[in-house]
Amino acid sequence: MFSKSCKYAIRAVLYMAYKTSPDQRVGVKEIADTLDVPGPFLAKLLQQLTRNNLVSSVKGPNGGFFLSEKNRNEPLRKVVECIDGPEVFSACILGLPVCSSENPCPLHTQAFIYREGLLQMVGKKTVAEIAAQVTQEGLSV
Amino acid sequence: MFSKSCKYAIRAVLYMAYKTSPDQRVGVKEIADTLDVPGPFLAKLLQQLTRNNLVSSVKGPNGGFFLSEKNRNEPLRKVVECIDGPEVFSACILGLPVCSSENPCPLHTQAFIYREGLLQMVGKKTVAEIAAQVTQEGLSV
DNA sequence: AGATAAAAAGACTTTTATATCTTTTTTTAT
DNA sequence: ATAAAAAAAGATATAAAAGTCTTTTTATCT
Ligand code: SF4
Ligand code: SF4
Repeated sequence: MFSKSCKYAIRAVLYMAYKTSPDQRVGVKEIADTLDVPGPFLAKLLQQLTRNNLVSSVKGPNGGFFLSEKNRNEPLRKVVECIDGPEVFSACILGLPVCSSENPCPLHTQAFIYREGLLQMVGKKTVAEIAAQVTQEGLSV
Repeated sequence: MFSKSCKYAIRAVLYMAYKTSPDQRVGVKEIADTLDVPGPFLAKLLQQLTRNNLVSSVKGPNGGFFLSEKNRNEPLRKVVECIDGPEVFSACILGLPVCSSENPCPLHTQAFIYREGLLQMVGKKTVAEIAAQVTQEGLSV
């Protein structure tokens, strides 16, 4: 479903959601080490998210990445679409060129329902909400 | 979710399900042309499926690929797992190393349901059943 | 038996995704 | 002002996926 890049990005953002604030920044290295993800690669992803205003950063000593109030209230979907592109949730599961109700693919009924379910979830819940669930339920990124 | 290879394979098998029988074979070229898929590449996939007894073939003049009675009664899941490996349905959606109920990932609840639903479907329904749905409902591969 | 048609197998190429390395810019602390 | 720390940007490298091409084998038909 999601690319490796996207998985890294989701995890990093959720991690930042409960680890950072505008004056509690964290460096790429710490995130990468914690999540056990390639550092320079994650840096790229975070930069991309920063350019799209889904993550914030400050340079220089004591700088680092963090989530602003605005950042944490974005639906997680934006992070996903920023990395994997807006097609992730609309692309056909069977790779057919067009998905229409008139000409749907063989797996239509079931595949559609479940993908739609995932979309609903990341589209509705914000980064902060999902991160809250994580800490409350003792889950781990 | 599925690799391109897997999508090609699913479509090819469903196509064969209503186009072929032990004495109605079809060549790679016809399948590839109909599905608009790269021929030599599809050939590889069909060969792999054949080696795993999910598709049947005969060589020589008037030879080609087809589905035996046994082939069409396999759950579609086997085709998927033959191409994408058995991990497709067990691998973590977020790429975490281990997925356990004690230590589940942030998207656990919803993501799990989504994937489980898809698994149920391709695990229960046979190739023939799904193909029948296709023709009945006027869907297209 | 010989010719032929098709799959099977293997080698190879291209493209895309993933990962690393190097240099530059910006900010903060001294 | 200067030094240092960190992100930003760009270039490069590696690996995996997708696609192509060539040769070999096998079945069928005449
Ligand atoms: S509903 Fe069916 S046709 Fe549409 S994108 Fe999903 S799998 Fe493809
Ligand atoms: S349930 Fe959660 S932890 Fe388990 S595989 Fe799915 S996404 Fe990963």
